[in-house]
Amino acid sequence: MHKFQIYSIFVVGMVTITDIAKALGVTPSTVSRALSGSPRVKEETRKAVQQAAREMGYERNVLASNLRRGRSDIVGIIVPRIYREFFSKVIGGAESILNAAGYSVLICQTHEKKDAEIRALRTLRKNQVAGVLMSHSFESDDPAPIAEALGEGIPLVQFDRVFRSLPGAKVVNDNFESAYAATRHLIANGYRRIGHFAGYETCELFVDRYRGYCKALEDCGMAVDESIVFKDTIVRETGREAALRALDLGCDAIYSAGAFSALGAIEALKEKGLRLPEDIGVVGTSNEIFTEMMSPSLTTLDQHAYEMGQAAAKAFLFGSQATTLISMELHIRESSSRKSICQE
Amino acid sequence: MHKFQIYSIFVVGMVTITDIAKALGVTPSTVSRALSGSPRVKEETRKAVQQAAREMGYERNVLASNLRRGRSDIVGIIVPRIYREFFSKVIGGAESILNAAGYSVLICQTHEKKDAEIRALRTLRKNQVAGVLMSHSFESDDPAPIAEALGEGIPLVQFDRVFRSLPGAKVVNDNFESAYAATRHLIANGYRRIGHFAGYETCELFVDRYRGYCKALEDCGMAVDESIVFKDTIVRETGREAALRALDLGCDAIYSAGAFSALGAIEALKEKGLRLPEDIGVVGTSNEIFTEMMSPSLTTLDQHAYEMGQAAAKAFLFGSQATTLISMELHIRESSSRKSICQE
DNA sequence: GGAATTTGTGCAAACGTTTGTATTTTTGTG
DNA sequence: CACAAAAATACAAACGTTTGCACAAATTCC
Repeated sequence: MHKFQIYSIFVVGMVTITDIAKALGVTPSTVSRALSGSPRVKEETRKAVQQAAREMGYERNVLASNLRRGRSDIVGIIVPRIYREFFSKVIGGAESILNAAGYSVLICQTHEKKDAEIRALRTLRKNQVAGVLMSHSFESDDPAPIAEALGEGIPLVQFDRVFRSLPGAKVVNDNFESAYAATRHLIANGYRRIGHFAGYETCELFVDRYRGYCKALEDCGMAVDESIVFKDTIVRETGREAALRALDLGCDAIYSAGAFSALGAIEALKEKGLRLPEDIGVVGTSNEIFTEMMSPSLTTLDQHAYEMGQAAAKAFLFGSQATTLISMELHIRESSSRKSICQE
Repeated sequence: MHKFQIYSIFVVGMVTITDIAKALGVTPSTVSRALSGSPRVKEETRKAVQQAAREMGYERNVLASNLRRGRSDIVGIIVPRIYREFFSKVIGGAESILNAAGYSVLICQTHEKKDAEIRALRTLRKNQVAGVLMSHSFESDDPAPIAEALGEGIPLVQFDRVFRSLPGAKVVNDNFESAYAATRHLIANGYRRIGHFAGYETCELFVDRYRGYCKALEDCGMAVDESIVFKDTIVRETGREAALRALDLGCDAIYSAGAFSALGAIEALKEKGLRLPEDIGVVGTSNEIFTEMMSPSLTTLDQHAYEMGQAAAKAFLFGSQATTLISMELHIRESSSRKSICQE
């Protein structure tokens, strides 16, 4: 004969801790503590509660729990666009870590719009999420509204596109080193007048890539020519236009800070009748799936998106405030593989 | 001098309706009704409450609201993979409608796994979402666990991949008609032995595509040859293998129920030295971005994913129980555009 | 064997909102 | 002006959980 006896397991509606308490002849507080693993209940009681909960089909009402605790077990992830290979892989990486740690993931996309971003932050704050992982939109150039919309008390982890001035953890690629390596690769393949498709100046990662590009040229004794550095050249269409101008300006290679602009460039160059990599070489950044499929396949820097997502999730879990660097990897494909003329 | 006078607007912590009530000398219930648009408050009172709320920086505590109302303003969307162009567009379409209607969207991906799917459904139910839009994973072949995990009381809208036997609204493509049209297109381009890459038999949409393919052949006086119908051929790798077998079996064209399997087929065929569309024609389903970029570009059926998402969201909002049909559109590209021999 | 400590439960007050019912105030009618 | 009806507001009880504090029982200590 046990001390705890279940008197009745029939309950109308959802089973609550109060029902369990009544059934066992204890109080709701004891049930709550037993189920949440508090050390303040006897092991025997915990067992009885757990069994009763199982038998009665209890499920914790997370809404009530959240209200009382003032926070939920949801982590928000804000990205510009979910279908970008890069972001979807980051999300996948973050999910794998967060789910294992008992969190659910709420995904929001901003479509690169500032106001959608603010709305997403507000929604997350109102739902009192446990934390936010975010990569800001291109449109937002000011960290202040972000900090305001998120409010205090919710940890923010920024990844890829970060505002240095916001507090909290950051996870970014080694943009400087990788751009350096990509440019050196072009030089090693004998290209001599290398243009650059740069991104937005408000976005640190693009500035770092630009700097890496400059450093590589300088280290090889080449001068940086600002006339063949094309700003804000990230999407397919601007890539097409810039490629044609680069051609007019005598370029024999392009290092693009984006993948879609590199795609546009290759399309435009092919239409002009140029052969890649013989006549002109192209290297892009961000390893979208199409970079491998297109013809010629595109040499790119792989961002290790999955690892970035994992790193961001871990930074949240451990409450880190540090900046993590994820290295990129150069995938050498057809678009830049000319016989090496200038061996290093 | 107004009737309502704000006595104090200084509050520690978050502002609640009780604070507003105190400030105005009314009760929380009146404030609640005023803010939620109940007709049972005087217009003058409503104005005063709204102004006070604004001035005091009030924000409704959605957790408390959800607990009391027993549901939230979140709609869950469950998809196999967010980075699939198709699903991300569906999500985009659903988002546009749901956000406008005051809902937030919680996205979950199952990675085609049954247990991840069940976990997602449980999480959503526990958070008492207002509804769920879902496209089930390939792995799940039984609707019963889905119904059980979601429980009762949460409306379910299925899209694309649906279980006919589950109650609730469904939004699907006109798979039969479109497969028919795609196959007729190949016939019209002079192809005479057309193989089919079919999907999983547990998934209705693939069965419908198969039936459309058969009907087209029959209508043109061609017999269906089961030896050139390749089951479970949906991913890139199986597409490669099936293409080689199809070739051995004398096929001069393939209608694939997937896009990635069509991609694999084209890769394999090109490696074999075949010319497309001259030697062999290929049509795929699902308009992924790479279908347009590859060489030769792939003729596909565009699923109008965005519209499907919008339709699913509307079905939820209006509480529909009907099945909506979204038509697919044949995008004719290089992979099947042989000079027409047999004009219709 | 009594005092001090530890251990396990109970009590009750939150968390902030919503809502059925009761009560007051206002309006309308003869 | 009295009285009924309607309109506006107040009251109070939820929703289900968590948690500080109090209290009893069991254990330890000298």
